[in-house]
Amino acid sequence: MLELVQLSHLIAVSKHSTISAAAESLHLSQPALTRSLQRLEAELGVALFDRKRNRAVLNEVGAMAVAQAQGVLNAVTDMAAELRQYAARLSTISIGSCGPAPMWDLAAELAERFPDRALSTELGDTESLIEGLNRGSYRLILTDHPVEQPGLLCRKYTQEQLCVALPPDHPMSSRASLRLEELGEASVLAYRDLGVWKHIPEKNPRLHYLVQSDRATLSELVEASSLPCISSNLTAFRFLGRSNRVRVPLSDAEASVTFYLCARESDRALFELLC
Amino acid sequence: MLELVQLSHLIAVSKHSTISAAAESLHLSQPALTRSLQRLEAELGVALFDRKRNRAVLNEVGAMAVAQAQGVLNAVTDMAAELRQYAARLSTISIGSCGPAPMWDLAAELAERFPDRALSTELGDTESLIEGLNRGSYRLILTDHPVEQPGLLCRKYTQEQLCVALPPDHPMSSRASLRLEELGEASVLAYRDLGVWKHIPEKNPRLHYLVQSDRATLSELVEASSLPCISSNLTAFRFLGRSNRVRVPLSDAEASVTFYLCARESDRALFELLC
DNA sequence: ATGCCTTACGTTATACGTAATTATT
DNA sequence: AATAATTACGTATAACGTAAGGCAT
Repeated sequence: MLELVQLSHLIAVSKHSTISAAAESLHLSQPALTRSLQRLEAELGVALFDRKRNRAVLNEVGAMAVAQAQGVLNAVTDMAAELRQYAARLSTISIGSCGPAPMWDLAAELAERFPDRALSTELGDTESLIEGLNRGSYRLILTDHPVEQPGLLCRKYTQEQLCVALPPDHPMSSRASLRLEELGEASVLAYRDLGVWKHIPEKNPRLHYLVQSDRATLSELVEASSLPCISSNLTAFRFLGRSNRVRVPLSDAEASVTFYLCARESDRALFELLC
Repeated sequence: MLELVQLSHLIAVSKHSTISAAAESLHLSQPALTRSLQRLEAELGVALFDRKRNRAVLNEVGAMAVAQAQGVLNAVTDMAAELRQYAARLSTISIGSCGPAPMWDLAAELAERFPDRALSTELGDTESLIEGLNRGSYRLILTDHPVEQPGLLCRKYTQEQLCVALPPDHPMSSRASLRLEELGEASVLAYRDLGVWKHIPEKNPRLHYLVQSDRATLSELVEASSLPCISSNLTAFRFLGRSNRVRVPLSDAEASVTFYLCARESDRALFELLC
Protein backbone atom coordinates (compact mmCIF):
# COMPACT_ATOMS: atom_id res chain seq x y z
CA MET A 1 0.00 0.00 0.00
CA LEU A 2 1.11 3.48 -0.84
CA GLU A 3 2.07 5.41 2.26
CA LEU A 4 2.36 9.04 3.23
CA VAL A 5 6.04 8.86 4.24
CA GLN A 6 6.84 7.92 0.70
CA LEU A 7 5.05 11.00 -0.56
CA SER A 8 6.94 13.16 1.90
CA HIS A 9 10.17 11.55 0.69
CA LEU A 10 9.30 12.44 -2.87
CA ILE A 11 8.64 16.03 -1.88
CA ALA A 12 11.93 16.21 0.00
CA VAL A 13 13.77 15.08 -3.11
CA SER A 14 12.03 17.70 -5.22
CA LYS A 15 13.11 20.32 -2.69
CA HIS A 16 16.73 19.26 -2.43
CA SER A 17 17.32 18.23 -6.06
CA THR A 18 19.49 15.25 -5.16
CA ILE A 19 18.55 12.12 -3.30
CA SER A 20 21.61 12.47 -1.08
CA ALA A 21 20.72 15.96 0.09
CA ALA A 22 17.11 14.97 0.64
CA ALA A 23 18.21 11.92 2.63
CA GLU A 24 20.31 14.09 4.89
CA SER A 25 17.44 16.49 5.49
CA LEU A 26 15.26 13.52 6.36
CA HIS A 27 17.89 12.08 8.73
CA LEU A 28 17.99 9.01 6.53
CA SER A 29 20.75 7.22 4.68
CA GLN A 30 20.93 7.64 0.94
CA PRO A 31 20.27 3.97 0.17
CA ALA A 32 17.19 3.97 2.39
CA LEU A 33 15.74 6.94 0.54
CA THR A 34 16.61 5.42 -2.83
CA ARG A 35 14.74 2.27 -1.91
CA SER A 36 11.78 4.21 -0.56
CA LEU A 37 11.50 6.05 -3.88
CA GLN A 38 11.85 2.81 -5.80
CA ARG A 39 9.01 1.37 -3.78
CA LEU A 40 6.91 4.41 -4.53
CA GLU A 41 7.54 4.05 -8.25
CA ALA A 42 6.71 0.36 -8.09
CA GLU A 43 3.55 1.12 -6.16
CA LEU A 44 2.38 3.69 -8.67
CA GLY A 45 3.59 1.67 -11.62
CA VAL A 46 5.21 4.71 -13.22
CA ALA A 47 8.76 6.03 -13.37
CA LEU A 48 9.15 9.32 -11.56
CA PHE A 49 12.86 9.87 -12.25
CA ASP A 50 15.16 9.93 -15.22
CA ARG A 51 18.02 7.87 -13.91
CA LYS A 52 21.48 8.49 -15.26
CA ARG A 53 23.34 6.07 -13.03
CA ASN A 54 24.91 8.96 -11.16
CA ARG A 55 21.99 11.30 -11.04
CA ALA A 56 18.26 10.94 -10.58
CA VAL A 57 16.19 13.85 -11.81
CA LEU A 58 12.44 14.10 -11.65
CA ASN A 59 10.81 13.53 -14.99
CA GLU A 60 7.56 15.07 -16.19
CA VAL A 61 5.45 12.49 -14.40
CA GLY A 62 7.53 12.95 -11.26
CA ALA A 63 6.92 16.68 -11.31
CA MET A 64 3.18 16.11 -11.46
CA ALA A 65 3.48 13.50 -8.72
CA VAL A 66 5.19 16.04 -6.47
CA ALA A 67 2.33 18.47 -6.90
CA GLN A 68 -0.23 15.79 -6.24
CA ALA A 69 1.64 14.47 -3.23
CA GLN A 70 1.83 17.94 -1.75
CA GLY A 71 -1.92 18.20 -2.17
CA VAL A 72 -2.51 14.90 -0.43
CA LEU A 73 -0.25 15.75 2.49
CA ASN A 74 -1.96 19.10 2.90
CA ALA A 75 -5.32 17.37 2.87
CA VAL A 76 -4.15 15.03 5.61
CA THR A 77 -2.81 17.74 7.89
CA ASP A 78 -5.97 19.76 7.30
CA MET A 79 -8.00 16.74 8.22
CA ALA A 80 -6.09 16.24 11.44
CA ALA A 81 -6.42 19.91 12.35
CA GLU A 82 -10.14 19.91 11.67
CA LEU A 83 -10.62 16.82 13.78
CA ARG A 84 -8.73 18.30 16.70
CA GLN A 85 -10.74 21.49 16.45
CA TYR A 86 -13.98 19.55 16.21
CA ALA A 87 -13.05 17.51 19.26
CA ALA A 88 -12.16 20.66 21.17
CA ARG A 89 -15.49 22.24 20.30
CA LEU A 90 -17.33 19.14 21.42
CA SER A 91 -15.55 19.13 24.75
CA THR A 92 -16.02 22.81 25.53
CA ILE A 93 -19.32 24.17 26.64
CA SER A 94 -19.62 27.63 25.18
CA ILE A 95 -22.11 29.98 26.76
CA GLY A 96 -23.20 33.41 25.67
CA SER A 97 -24.92 36.03 27.78
CA CYS A 98 -26.21 39.55 27.50
CA GLY A 99 -25.00 40.35 31.02
CA PRO A 100 -21.82 39.42 32.84
CA ALA A 101 -23.11 38.58 36.30
CA PRO A 102 -25.55 35.78 35.48
CA MET A 103 -22.96 34.38 33.09
CA TRP A 104 -20.51 34.09 35.95
CA ASP A 105 -23.08 32.22 37.98
CA LEU A 106 -23.90 29.89 35.13
CA ALA A 107 -20.22 29.32 34.40
CA ALA A 108 -19.60 28.50 38.05
CA GLU A 109 -22.45 26.00 38.05
CA LEU A 110 -21.20 24.32 34.86
CA ALA A 111 -17.62 24.21 36.11
CA GLU A 112 -18.85 22.39 39.17
CA ARG A 113 -20.96 19.89 37.27
CA PHE A 114 -18.45 19.30 34.44
CA PRO A 115 -15.07 19.76 36.04
CA ASP A 116 -13.23 18.15 33.09
CA ARG A 117 -14.77 20.21 30.31
CA ALA A 118 -13.54 23.54 29.07
CA LEU A 119 -15.80 26.57 29.26
CA SER A 120 -15.91 29.47 26.88
CA THR A 121 -17.93 32.56 27.73
CA GLU A 122 -18.95 35.46 25.57
CA LEU A 123 -21.02 38.60 25.99
CA GLY A 124 -23.36 39.74 23.24
CA ASP A 125 -26.75 41.25 22.58
CA THR A 126 -29.71 38.91 22.77
CA GLU A 127 -30.38 38.81 19.04
CA SER A 128 -26.86 37.76 18.09
CA LEU A 129 -26.88 35.26 20.94
CA ILE A 130 -29.99 33.58 19.57
CA GLU A 131 -28.41 33.47 16.15
CA GLY A 132 -25.26 31.98 17.64
CA LEU A 133 -27.28 29.37 19.50
CA ASN A 134 -29.00 28.32 16.30
CA ARG A 135 -25.70 28.26 14.43
CA GLY A 136 -24.13 26.08 17.08
CA SER A 137 -21.67 28.69 18.33
CA TYR A 138 -23.21 28.49 21.80
CA ARG A 139 -24.68 25.58 23.69
CA LEU A 140 -26.36 27.80 26.27
CA ILE A 141 -27.30 31.46 26.21
CA LEU A 142 -28.71 33.91 28.73
CA THR A 143 -31.08 36.47 27.22
CA ASP A 144 -32.89 39.49 28.62
CA HIS A 145 -36.29 38.33 27.37
CA PRO A 146 -37.98 34.97 26.87
CA VAL A 147 -37.28 33.29 23.53
CA GLU A 148 -40.05 31.35 21.85
CA GLN A 149 -38.71 29.58 18.82
CA PRO A 150 -39.30 26.04 17.57
CA GLY A 151 -36.28 23.92 18.36
CA LEU A 152 -35.21 26.09 21.28
CA LEU A 153 -35.82 25.59 25.00
CA CYS A 154 -36.18 28.58 27.31
CA ARG A 155 -36.90 29.25 30.97
CA LYS A 156 -36.41 32.01 33.48
CA TYR A 157 -32.93 31.80 34.97
CA THR A 158 -32.40 34.69 37.44
CA GLN A 159 -33.17 38.32 38.05
CA GLU A 160 -30.65 41.09 38.45
CA GLN A 161 -31.40 44.36 40.23
CA LEU A 162 -28.85 47.15 40.02
CA CYS A 163 -28.04 49.09 43.12
CA VAL A 164 -25.59 51.67 44.37
CA ALA A 165 -23.33 50.55 47.16
CA LEU A 166 -22.80 53.53 49.46
CA PRO A 167 -20.69 53.91 52.58
CA PRO A 168 -22.91 53.97 55.72
CA ASP A 169 -22.18 57.68 56.27
CA HIS A 170 -23.27 58.70 52.79
CA PRO A 171 -26.26 61.17 52.84
CA MET A 172 -28.35 58.80 50.72
CA SER A 173 -27.45 55.59 52.51
CA SER A 174 -30.73 55.42 54.35
CA ARG A 175 -32.86 55.77 51.24
CA ALA A 176 -35.05 52.81 50.29
CA SER A 177 -34.26 53.44 46.63
CA LEU A 178 -32.98 56.12 44.32
CA ARG A 179 -32.68 57.03 40.68
CA LEU A 180 -29.28 57.38 38.99
CA GLU A 181 -30.01 60.99 38.22
CA GLU A 182 -30.10 61.78 41.91
CA LEU A 183 -26.38 61.01 42.18
CA GLY A 184 -25.68 64.23 40.27
CA GLU A 185 -22.08 64.75 39.18
CA ALA A 186 -20.51 62.22 41.54
CA SER A 187 -17.68 59.84 40.62
CA VAL A 188 -18.76 56.21 40.82
CA LEU A 189 -16.92 52.92 40.56
CA ALA A 190 -18.19 50.49 37.91
CA TYR A 191 -17.19 47.29 36.19
CA ARG A 192 -16.21 47.27 32.53
CA ASP A 193 -18.31 44.56 30.92
CA LEU A 194 -21.82 45.99 30.91
CA GLY A 195 -23.67 43.81 28.46
CA VAL A 196 -27.34 44.49 28.74
CA TRP A 197 -26.58 47.38 31.11
CA LYS A 198 -24.72 49.33 28.49
CA HIS A 199 -27.46 51.98 28.28
CA ILE A 200 -27.39 52.70 32.01
CA PRO A 201 -24.73 55.46 31.79
CA GLU A 202 -27.05 57.45 29.51
CA LYS A 203 -29.51 57.76 32.40
CA ASN A 204 -27.17 60.26 34.01
CA PRO A 205 -24.46 61.52 31.64
CA ARG A 206 -23.06 63.80 34.33
CA LEU A 207 -21.80 60.86 36.37
CA HIS A 208 -18.08 60.22 36.16
CA TYR A 209 -17.52 56.46 35.81
CA LEU A 210 -14.28 55.05 37.16
CA VAL A 211 -14.40 51.90 35.03
CA GLN A 212 -12.49 48.88 36.32
CA SER A 213 -11.69 45.82 34.26
CA ASP A 214 -10.44 43.72 37.14
CA ARG A 215 -12.84 42.48 39.78
CA ALA A 216 -10.21 42.25 42.50
CA THR A 217 -9.07 45.80 41.86
CA LEU A 218 -12.62 47.04 41.96
CA SER A 219 -13.16 45.25 45.23
CA GLU A 220 -10.04 46.82 46.72
CA LEU A 221 -11.03 50.30 45.59
CA VAL A 222 -14.42 49.86 47.22
CA GLU A 223 -12.79 48.94 50.49
CA ALA A 224 -10.19 51.71 50.28
CA SER A 225 -12.51 54.56 49.36
CA SER A 226 -15.91 55.95 50.04
CA LEU A 227 -16.81 56.21 46.35
CA PRO A 228 -20.26 54.92 45.43
CA CYS A 229 -20.12 51.68 43.41
CA ILE A 230 -22.62 50.49 40.83
CA SER A 231 -23.38 46.92 41.79
CA SER A 232 -26.29 44.48 41.82
CA ASN A 233 -27.84 41.67 43.83
CA LEU A 234 -25.67 39.25 41.80
CA THR A 235 -22.38 41.13 41.93
CA ALA A 236 -22.44 42.53 45.42
CA PHE A 237 -20.58 39.65 47.01
CA ARG A 238 -17.91 39.89 44.35
CA PHE A 239 -17.46 43.63 44.16
CA LEU A 240 -17.98 44.79 47.69
CA GLY A 241 -15.64 42.41 49.48
CA ARG A 242 -15.70 42.79 53.25
CA SER A 243 -16.67 46.49 53.13
CA ASN A 244 -19.80 47.35 55.05
CA ARG A 245 -21.48 49.13 52.18
CA VAL A 246 -25.19 49.87 52.18
CA ARG A 247 -26.87 48.74 48.98
CA VAL A 248 -29.57 51.10 47.79
CA PRO A 249 -31.58 49.70 44.86
CA LEU A 250 -31.94 51.81 41.75
CA SER A 251 -35.53 52.53 40.84
CA ASP A 252 -34.87 53.33 37.16
CA ALA A 253 -36.89 50.97 35.01
CA GLU A 254 -33.81 49.82 33.13
CA ALA A 255 -32.06 48.83 36.36
CA SER A 256 -33.91 45.56 36.70
CA VAL A 257 -33.61 42.70 34.25
CA THR A 258 -34.83 39.12 34.20
CA PHE A 259 -32.46 36.66 32.48
CA TYR A 260 -33.63 33.60 30.58
CA LEU A 261 -31.66 30.46 29.92
CA CYS A 262 -31.96 28.99 26.40
CA ALA A 263 -30.60 25.86 24.75
CA ARG A 264 -31.27 23.84 21.63
CA GLU A 265 -33.89 21.12 21.80
CA SER A 266 -31.13 18.60 21.06
CA ASP A 267 -29.41 19.71 24.26
CA ARG A 268 -32.39 19.04 26.50
CA ALA A 269 -30.34 16.82 28.80
CA LEU A 270 -27.90 19.61 29.57
CA PHE A 271 -30.70 22.17 29.83
CA GLU A 272 -32.70 20.16 32.35
CA LEU A 273 -29.64 19.39 34.40
CA LEU A 274 -29.49 23.10 35.19
CA CYS A 275 -33.10 23.42 36.37
CA MET B 1 3.63 9.97 11.23
CA LEU B 2 0.05 9.27 10.36
CA GLU B 3 -0.29 6.60 7.70
CA LEU B 4 -2.86 5.59 5.14
CA VAL B 5 -3.22 2.00 6.39
CA GLN B 6 -4.44 3.41 9.67
CA LEU B 7 -7.11 5.39 7.86
CA SER B 8 -8.18 2.30 5.95
CA HIS B 9 -8.35 0.43 9.25
CA LEU B 10 -10.62 3.11 10.67
CA ILE B 11 -12.91 2.85 7.66
CA ALA B 12 -13.02 -0.92 7.95
CA VAL B 13 -14.15 -0.62 11.56
CA SER B 14 -16.87 1.83 10.62
CA LYS B 15 -18.08 -0.64 7.99
CA HIS B 16 -18.06 -3.71 10.22
CA SER B 17 -19.18 -2.09 13.48
CA THR B 18 -16.90 -4.20 15.65
CA ILE B 19 -13.13 -4.30 15.72
CA SER B 20 -13.16 -8.09 15.55
CA ALA B 21 -15.19 -8.22 12.36
CA ALA B 22 -13.10 -5.49 10.78
CA ALA B 23 -9.91 -7.31 11.73
CA GLU B 24 -11.14 -10.45 10.06
CA SER B 25 -12.03 -8.57 6.89
CA LEU B 26 -8.55 -7.05 6.89
CA HIS B 27 -6.91 -10.46 7.44
CA LEU B 28 -5.50 -9.13 10.68
CA SER B 29 -5.70 -10.29 14.28
CA GLN B 30 -7.99 -8.36 16.59
CA PRO B 31 -5.17 -7.16 18.85
CA ALA B 32 -3.21 -5.85 15.88
CA LEU B 33 -6.17 -3.79 14.71
CA THR B 34 -6.84 -2.52 18.22
CA ARG B 35 -3.27 -1.27 18.48
CA SER B 36 -3.38 0.28 15.02
CA LEU B 37 -6.47 2.25 16.04
CA GLN B 38 -4.85 3.25 19.31
CA ARG B 39 -1.87 4.56 17.38
CA LEU B 40 -4.17 6.52 15.12
CA GLU B 41 -5.89 8.11 18.08
CA ALA B 42 -2.56 8.95 19.65
CA GLU B 43 -1.34 10.43 16.37
CA LEU B 44 -4.39 12.63 16.01
CA GLY B 45 -4.52 13.43 19.70
CA VAL B 46 -8.24 12.79 19.85
CA ALA B 47 -10.39 9.87 20.97
CA LEU B 48 -12.32 8.31 18.10
CA PHE B 49 -14.13 5.63 20.09
CA ASP B 50 -16.28 5.41 23.16
CA ARG B 51 -14.73 2.44 24.89
CA LYS B 52 -16.88 0.35 27.19
CA ARG B 53 -14.25 -2.25 28.01
CA ASN B 54 -16.18 -4.76 26.01
CA ARG B 55 -17.21 -2.67 23.09
CA ALA B 56 -15.67 0.14 21.08
CA VAL B 57 -18.10 2.35 19.21
CA LEU B 58 -17.21 5.35 17.10
CA ASN B 59 -17.96 8.61 18.84
CA GLU B 60 -18.93 11.85 17.15
CA VAL B 61 -15.33 12.76 16.38
CA GLY B 62 -14.71 9.26 15.07
CA ALA B 63 -17.63 9.54 12.69
CA MET B 64 -16.23 12.73 11.27
CA ALA B 65 -12.80 11.12 11.06
CA VAL B 66 -14.24 8.26 8.99
CA ALA B 67 -15.66 10.72 6.48
CA GLN B 68 -12.42 12.64 6.29
CA ALA B 69 -10.36 9.47 5.97
CA GLN B 70 -12.53 8.28 3.13
CA GLY B 71 -11.90 11.57 1.39
CA VAL B 72 -8.16 11.28 1.83
CA LEU B 73 -8.06 7.72 0.54
CA ASN B 74 -10.12 8.69 -2.47
CA ALA B 75 -7.77 11.57 -3.13
CA VAL B 76 -4.82 9.21 -3.04
CA THR B 77 -6.29 6.65 -5.40
CA ASP B 78 -7.37 9.45 -7.73
CA MET B 79 -3.86 10.79 -7.65
CA ALA B 80 -2.38 7.43 -8.54
CA ALA B 81 -4.88 6.95 -11.36
CA GLU B 82 -4.18 10.40 -12.75
CA LEU B 83 -0.46 9.80 -12.65
CA ARG B 84 -0.75 6.51 -14.46
CA GLN B 85 -2.95 8.09 -17.08
CA TYR B 86 -0.59 11.02 -17.45
CA ALA B 87 2.37 8.68 -17.84
CA ALA B 88 0.51 6.66 -20.43
CA ARG B 89 -0.33 9.77 -22.41
CA LEU B 90 3.26 10.90 -22.30
CA SER B 91 4.51 7.59 -23.57
CA THR B 92 2.01 7.23 -26.41
CA ILE B 93 2.29 9.27 -29.54
CA SER B 94 -1.23 9.94 -30.71
CA ILE B 95 -1.72 10.93 -34.30
CA GLY B 96 -4.82 12.07 -36.10
CA SER B 97 -5.41 12.10 -39.81
CA CYS B 98 -8.12 12.94 -42.29
CA GLY B 99 -7.17 9.97 -44.44
CA PRO B 100 -6.22 6.42 -43.55
CA ALA B 101 -3.39 5.72 -45.97
CA PRO B 102 -0.97 8.52 -45.05
CA MET B 103 -1.70 7.78 -41.38
CA TRP B 104 -0.54 4.22 -41.88
CA ASP B 105 2.68 5.49 -43.41
CA LEU B 106 3.24 7.96 -40.60
CA ALA B 107 2.46 5.32 -37.97
CA ALA B 108 4.93 2.94 -39.58
CA GLU B 109 7.61 5.60 -39.57
CA LEU B 110 6.99 6.42 -35.91
CA ALA B 111 6.91 2.78 -34.88
CA GLU B 112 10.30 2.35 -36.48
CA ARG B 113 11.82 5.41 -34.83
CA PHE B 114 10.20 4.88 -31.38
CA PRO B 115 9.88 1.13 -31.04
CA ASP B 116 9.17 1.34 -27.27
CA ARG B 117 6.38 3.91 -27.43
CA ALA B 118 2.73 3.20 -27.93
CA LEU B 119 0.89 4.69 -30.88
CA SER B 120 -2.71 5.76 -31.05
CA THR B 121 -4.28 6.66 -34.36
CA GLU B 122 -7.55 8.35 -35.11
CA LEU B 123 -9.38 9.51 -38.20
CA GLY B 124 -11.21 12.83 -38.21
CA ASP B 125 -12.00 15.84 -40.32
CA THR B 126 -9.30 18.47 -40.57
CA GLU B 127 -11.02 21.05 -38.38
CA SER B 128 -11.52 18.74 -35.42
CA LEU B 129 -7.96 17.48 -35.86
CA ILE B 130 -6.58 21.01 -35.55
CA GLU B 131 -8.69 21.55 -32.45
CA GLY B 132 -7.42 18.29 -31.02
CA LEU B 133 -3.84 19.22 -31.76
CA ASN B 134 -4.27 22.51 -29.90
CA ARG B 135 -5.98 20.75 -27.00
CA GLY B 136 -3.17 18.24 -26.74
CA SER B 137 -5.25 15.25 -27.83
CA TYR B 138 -2.87 14.70 -30.74
CA ARG B 139 0.85 15.20 -31.06
CA LEU B 140 0.82 14.99 -34.83
CA ILE B 141 -1.97 15.40 -37.36
CA LEU B 142 -2.29 14.98 -41.12
CA THR B 143 -4.61 17.50 -42.76
CA ASP B 144 -5.89 17.93 -46.29
CA HIS B 145 -4.81 21.56 -46.50
CA PRO B 146 -1.94 23.62 -45.08
CA VAL B 147 -2.51 25.01 -41.56
CA GLU B 148 -1.16 28.42 -40.73
CA GLN B 149 -1.66 29.14 -37.07
CA PRO B 150 0.71 30.69 -34.54
CA GLY B 151 2.14 27.97 -32.34
CA LEU B 152 1.67 25.27 -34.97
CA LEU B 153 4.19 23.83 -37.41
CA CYS B 154 3.06 22.57 -40.82
CA ARG B 155 4.64 21.15 -43.95
CA LYS B 156 3.61 19.09 -46.95
CA TYR B 157 3.75 15.39 -46.09
CA THR B 158 2.59 13.33 -49.05
CA GLN B 159 0.14 13.23 -51.90
CA GLU B 160 -2.49 10.62 -52.53
CA GLN B 161 -4.01 9.93 -55.90
CA LEU B 162 -6.99 7.58 -56.12
CA CYS B 163 -7.06 5.04 -58.87
CA VAL B 164 -9.06 2.03 -59.96
CA ALA B 165 -7.18 -1.23 -60.01
CA LEU B 166 -8.47 -3.22 -62.95
CA PRO B 167 -7.60 -6.69 -64.17
CA PRO B 168 -5.46 -6.52 -67.36
CA ASP B 169 -8.31 -7.83 -69.49
CA HIS B 170 -10.77 -5.18 -68.35
CA PRO B 171 -12.05 -3.00 -71.24
CA MET B 172 -10.79 0.18 -69.56
CA SER B 173 -7.44 -1.19 -68.42
CA SER B 174 -5.53 0.59 -71.17
CA ARG B 175 -7.03 4.01 -70.39
CA ALA B 176 -4.60 6.65 -69.14
CA SER B 177 -7.27 7.90 -66.71
CA LEU B 178 -10.99 7.74 -66.12
CA ARG B 179 -13.75 9.32 -64.13
CA LEU B 180 -15.74 7.36 -61.55
CA GLU B 181 -18.90 7.98 -63.48
CA GLU B 182 -17.53 6.00 -66.38
CA LEU B 183 -17.63 2.81 -64.30
CA GLY B 184 -21.42 2.88 -64.57
CA GLU B 185 -23.24 0.39 -62.36
CA ALA B 186 -20.31 -1.92 -61.67
CA SER B 187 -19.54 -3.53 -58.33
CA VAL B 188 -16.24 -2.31 -56.89
CA LEU B 189 -14.17 -3.33 -53.90
CA ALA B 190 -13.31 -0.58 -51.43
CA TYR B 191 -11.87 -0.14 -47.98
CA ARG B 192 -14.04 1.00 -45.12
CA ASP B 193 -12.22 3.94 -43.52
CA LEU B 194 -12.60 6.70 -46.06
CA GLY B 195 -11.68 9.83 -44.10
CA VAL B 196 -11.23 12.68 -46.53
CA TRP B 197 -12.48 10.41 -49.32
CA LYS B 198 -15.90 10.05 -47.84
CA HIS B 199 -17.52 12.16 -50.58
CA ILE B 200 -16.11 10.03 -53.38
CA PRO B 201 -19.09 7.61 -53.51
CA GLU B 202 -21.38 10.54 -54.35
CA LYS B 203 -19.52 11.04 -57.62
CA ASN B 204 -21.22 7.93 -58.92
CA PRO B 205 -24.14 6.77 -56.75
CA ARG B 206 -24.86 3.92 -59.16
CA LEU B 207 -21.67 2.09 -58.18
CA HIS B 208 -22.12 -0.85 -55.83
CA TYR B 209 -19.41 -0.69 -53.17
CA LEU B 210 -18.29 -3.96 -51.62
CA VAL B 211 -16.87 -2.37 -48.51
CA GLN B 212 -14.17 -4.32 -46.64
CA SER B 213 -12.98 -3.56 -43.15
CA ASP B 214 -10.02 -5.88 -43.20
CA ARG B 215 -7.03 -5.14 -45.39
CA ALA B 216 -5.99 -8.76 -45.76
CA THR B 217 -9.50 -9.79 -46.81
CA LEU B 218 -9.62 -7.00 -49.34
CA SER B 219 -6.28 -8.10 -50.72
CA GLU B 220 -7.47 -11.69 -51.05
CA LEU B 221 -10.68 -10.64 -52.80
CA VAL B 222 -8.66 -8.62 -55.29
CA GLU B 223 -6.52 -11.63 -56.06
CA ALA B 224 -9.48 -14.00 -56.24
CA SER B 225 -11.75 -11.90 -58.43
CA SER B 226 -11.74 -9.57 -61.36
CA LEU B 227 -13.72 -6.88 -59.55
CA PRO B 228 -12.37 -3.35 -59.88
CA CYS B 229 -10.85 -2.04 -56.64
CA ILE B 230 -10.72 1.57 -55.50
CA SER B 231 -7.12 2.10 -54.41
CA SER B 232 -4.45 4.79 -54.50
CA ASN B 233 -0.74 5.32 -54.96
CA LEU B 234 -0.35 4.84 -51.20
CA THR B 235 -2.59 1.82 -50.72
CA ALA B 236 -1.82 -0.14 -53.87
CA PHE B 237 0.91 -2.22 -52.31
CA ARG B 238 -1.33 -3.08 -49.39
CA PHE B 239 -4.58 -3.75 -51.19
CA LEU B 240 -3.48 -5.33 -54.44
CA GLY B 241 -1.13 -7.94 -53.08
CA ARG B 242 0.62 -9.96 -55.77
CA SER B 243 -2.22 -9.53 -58.28
CA ASN B 244 -1.17 -8.04 -61.58
CA ARG B 245 -3.76 -5.28 -61.56
CA VAL B 246 -3.49 -2.26 -63.81
CA ARG B 247 -3.92 0.99 -61.88
CA VAL B 248 -5.84 3.62 -63.81
CA PRO B 249 -5.82 7.02 -62.09
CA LEU B 250 -9.12 8.76 -61.42
CA SER B 251 -9.34 12.15 -63.06
CA ASP B 252 -12.11 13.47 -60.79
CA ALA B 253 -10.89 16.58 -59.02
CA GLU B 254 -11.68 15.13 -55.58
CA ALA B 255 -9.55 12.06 -56.28
CA SER B 256 -6.28 13.77 -55.56
CA VAL B 257 -5.34 15.14 -52.15
CA THR B 258 -2.15 16.60 -50.68
CA PHE B 259 -1.65 15.79 -46.98
CA TYR B 260 0.12 18.15 -44.58
CA LEU B 261 1.86 17.19 -41.36
CA CYS B 262 1.26 19.50 -38.37
CA ALA B 263 2.61 19.57 -34.82
CA ARG B 264 2.76 22.02 -31.95
CA GLU B 265 5.68 24.43 -31.83
CA SER B 266 6.66 22.80 -28.52
CA ASP B 267 7.06 19.51 -30.39
CA ARG B 268 9.49 20.88 -32.94
CA ALA B 269 12.04 18.14 -32.18
CA LEU B 270 9.60 15.39 -33.06
CA PHE B 271 8.32 17.32 -36.09
CA GLU B 272 11.77 17.85 -37.56
CA LEU B 273 12.76 14.26 -36.96
CA LEU B 274 10.13 13.32 -39.53
CA CYS B 275 11.38 15.64 -42.28
C1' DA C 1 -21.03 -19.21 28.49
C1' DT C 2 -19.90 -16.60 24.70
C1' DG C 3 -18.39 -12.41 22.41
C1' DC C 4 -15.50 -8.51 22.34
C1' DC C 5 -11.77 -5.62 23.63
C1' DT C 6 -7.30 -4.99 25.81
C1' DT C 7 -2.57 -6.09 27.66
C1' DA C 8 1.63 -9.01 27.59
C1' DC C 9 5.14 -11.39 25.26
C1' DG C 10 7.79 -13.70 21.87
C1' DT C 11 8.41 -13.64 16.81
C1' DT C 12 8.65 -12.08 12.18
C1' DA C 13 8.96 -8.99 8.47
C1' DT C 14 10.06 -4.81 6.69
C1' DA C 15 12.88 -0.98 6.41
C1' DC C 16 17.22 0.69 8.03
C1' DG C 17 22.46 1.50 8.09
C1' DT C 18 27.07 0.14 6.64
C1' DA C 19 29.88 -1.20 3.09
C1' DA C 20 30.98 -2.17 -1.55
C1' DT C 21 30.21 -1.07 -6.59
C1' DT C 22 29.71 1.74 -10.54
C1' DA C 23 29.32 5.76 -13.05
C1' DT C 24 29.77 10.68 -13.86
C1' DT C 25 31.97 15.29 -13.33
C1' DA D 1 39.58 12.59 -6.68
C1' DA D 2 34.92 13.58 -5.47
C1' DT D 3 30.10 13.18 -5.75
C1' DA D 4 25.97 10.52 -6.45
C1' DA D 5 23.17 6.58 -7.11
C1' DT D 6 22.45 1.66 -6.79
C1' DT D 7 23.13 -3.15 -4.98
C1' DA D 8 24.28 -6.43 -1.23
C1' DC D 9 24.12 -7.84 3.36
C1' DG D 10 23.55 -7.98 8.27
C1' DT D 11 20.78 -5.70 11.77
C1' DA D 12 17.16 -3.42 14.33
C1' DT D 13 12.81 -1.66 14.98
C1' DA D 14 8.08 -1.80 14.60
C1' DA D 15 4.06 -4.30 13.73
C1' DC D 16 2.30 -8.86 13.95
C1' DG D 17 0.21 -13.25 16.01
C1' DT D 18 -0.60 -16.12 20.00
C1' DA D 19 -1.92 -16.35 24.54
C1' DA D 20 -3.95 -14.57 28.67
C1' DG D 21 -7.13 -11.50 31.18
C1' DG D 22 -11.34 -8.95 32.07
C1' DC D 23 -15.84 -7.18 31.34
C1' DA D 24 -20.45 -7.31 29.44
C1' DT D 25 -24.36 -9.37 27.40
